[in-house]
Amino acid sequence: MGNTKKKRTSRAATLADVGREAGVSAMAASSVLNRTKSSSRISQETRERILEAARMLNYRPNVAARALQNRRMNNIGVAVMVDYNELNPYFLEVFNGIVEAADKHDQNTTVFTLKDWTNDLNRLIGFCDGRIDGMIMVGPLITPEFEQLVPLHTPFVSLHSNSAVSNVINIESFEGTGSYEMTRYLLDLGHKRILNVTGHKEFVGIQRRVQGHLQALEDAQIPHEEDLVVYTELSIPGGHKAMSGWLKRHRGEELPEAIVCGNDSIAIGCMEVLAKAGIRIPQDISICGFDDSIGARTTVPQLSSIRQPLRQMGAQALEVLLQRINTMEAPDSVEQISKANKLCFDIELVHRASVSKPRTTSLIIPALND
Amino acid sequence: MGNTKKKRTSRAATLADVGREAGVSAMAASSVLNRTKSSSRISQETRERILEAARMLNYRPNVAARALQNRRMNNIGVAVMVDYNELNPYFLEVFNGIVEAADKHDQNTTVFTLKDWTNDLNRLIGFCDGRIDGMIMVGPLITPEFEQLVPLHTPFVSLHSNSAVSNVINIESFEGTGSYEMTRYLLDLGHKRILNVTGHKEFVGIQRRVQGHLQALEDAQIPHEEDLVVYTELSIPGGHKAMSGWLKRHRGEELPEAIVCGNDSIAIGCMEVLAKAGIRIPQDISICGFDDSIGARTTVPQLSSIRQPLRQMGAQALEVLLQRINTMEAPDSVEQISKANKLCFDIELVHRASVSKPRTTSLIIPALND
DNA sequence: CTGAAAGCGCTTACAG
DNA sequence: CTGAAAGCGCTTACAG
Repeated sequence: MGNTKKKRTSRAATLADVGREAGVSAMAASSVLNRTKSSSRISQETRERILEAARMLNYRPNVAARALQNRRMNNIGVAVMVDYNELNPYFLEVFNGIVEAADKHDQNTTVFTLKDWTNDLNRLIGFCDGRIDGMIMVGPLITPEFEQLVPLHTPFVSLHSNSAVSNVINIESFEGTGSYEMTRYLLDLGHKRILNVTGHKEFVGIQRRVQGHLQALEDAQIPHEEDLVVYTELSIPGGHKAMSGWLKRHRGEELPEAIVCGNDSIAIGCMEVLAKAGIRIPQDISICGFDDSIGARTTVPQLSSIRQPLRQMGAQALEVLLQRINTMEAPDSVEQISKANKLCFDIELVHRASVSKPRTTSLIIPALND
Repeated sequence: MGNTKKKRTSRAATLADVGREAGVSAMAASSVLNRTKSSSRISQETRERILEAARMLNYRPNVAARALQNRRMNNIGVAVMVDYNELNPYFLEVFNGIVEAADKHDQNTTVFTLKDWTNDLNRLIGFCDGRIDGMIMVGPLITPEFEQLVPLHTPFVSLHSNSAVSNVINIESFEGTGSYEMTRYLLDLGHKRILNVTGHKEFVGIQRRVQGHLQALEDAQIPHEEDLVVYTELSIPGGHKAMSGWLKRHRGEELPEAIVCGNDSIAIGCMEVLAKAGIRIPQDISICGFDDSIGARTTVPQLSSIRQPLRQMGAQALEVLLQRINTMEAPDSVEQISKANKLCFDIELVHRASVSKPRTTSLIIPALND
């Protein structure tokens, strides 16, 4: 019991240790172990001795020391807002792409979760203290304040940003086109009254989607109808709230024939409410999501959706960021990078069972019991 | 165009800069800005000058330098294996808990994705080079090799590990009890033939779940039946494969009355196959998952499941790891921490619409057309 | 109350 | 081909 206890050797071996062991300087060890260009400068025999010593001591370069010297952490920040305290499937998909690309370039990724883009702005800026070489913002809500605070020494790239900021490259998709085509497709099937349950207006992406939707209606000469576009949070509870609210407001009226949603989570929330109300999908009403995230494939019926290549987009965000990091000194690198890379991705309609031809009989919205 | 171009000021302000600006030493700036205990040693007036200078220069401590000095990165590694190149909902849930707890302690988290626990063992060990202060392994498959390679200077904690390793604290749940209770519940409803589609045998957790399941059958004196426990990957495709394979092998026989699955993803995969085969849930067959991850709530019908408090478990993994990091020097800290903390969590049955009483009529397994 | 010095572990010129 | 020196930005004793 209370005897002498061996202290765990908690100190990792350093270059100096390796050098001592091999009978050379730390510097020599450095040039052998950390494969600088001048690797031929050390004689074969010394080289072997050093490698052997490193193996024996289980040497690993200390990244903090290296980072201090190189001004490079090989670590990329990923900032995301958490709704309802949960990272969502949209983020998971994007993050998959980021991580995959980061691995390829031997970069680490550190996730920073924010409660709120505006209030946590200072926190976000605070992360630019050398721990990361660059930051990817996923779905940020950028305020004018941001532009003044963003530090020059850490490049930022965003995904689905709400607004264009000079010096921040944004990756996005042709959301408007996607929305247009989905609504167009529904109209072609014979649908006439289409409800749009979407995200909050501040997001440029949402504005584009609504725009695309309305344009399709206009082109088909469908008159605009009051309260047929509803704004809510891009989440299951958001869809839930919006759908039940809408049904209550329009009780006793004719049910629309189709619903297009701002994302899959909203669609799932709507589906839950419809199921409870005894309204069948797609027999009574068609519904489609946006993103084609994992959730779209696990609903029954499976959800038609508008696919953004989120994974590729995440990967591209990382690639572009890395280019910026590597060319930090060049003042016009932003424009060059913008020109040389794909920054806006094509979307694609994904057809599943939640959409069919419109019902042929009238259906009056029943009272909800919750 | 080709004129002189201003170089972006890419160097962040240092303590020396702040000191110079305020007319004091870097050291004085350090003690004011980085609130060491001896903060009262600086006069109020100097203090203000320093703070003002720091604000002006937008000073932020450089974490690399600090880490080098403190031997502390304030960064926690999270290692996870990616199946099918995708992070899964189980991980997302655990990660939510880890991130939340990490935020509370001002720690960052860096995700390391592995293709394979065995082959990537060296990579995993390689991450212990000072960039993280400790590592959480999520669902690792630990080989004997691991014990020899794991570095002493970086503490490890695991979640749902396959085997106990001295020096690695493992967080787990009473999975066996959970399985026992779910099967028991099905038996009480009147089910007799229950198919078990679960994960691979190497995982201790899977062994426990199967054990619990079989024990419940034995206690109810249900005779063991051949091929009623099937092992597959813990993923949607895994469930897909296992279910369609099983139905083909047993075509023309009586369909079991219920299915218990190794996790929710497997259950979702099974549901897809059953839906295609025209077998209704829960009228024709009941099914339940394990984990109660997000996926369980987005299926229709919603999936009954066995809830492990994944988020809490993730948070606890971080807390325990942090304790270990903070008490690295004490040789018996592992035992102390193990005693002082909750390491095995209770589970809870979650009842949803995918389970009901067994069907009263015979149902012969049809041919599948895929 | 304040500062000069040394050192964390690495790399990058500069000498030999 | 190899090494001594300086420095990355911070902190921690140690002097005054």
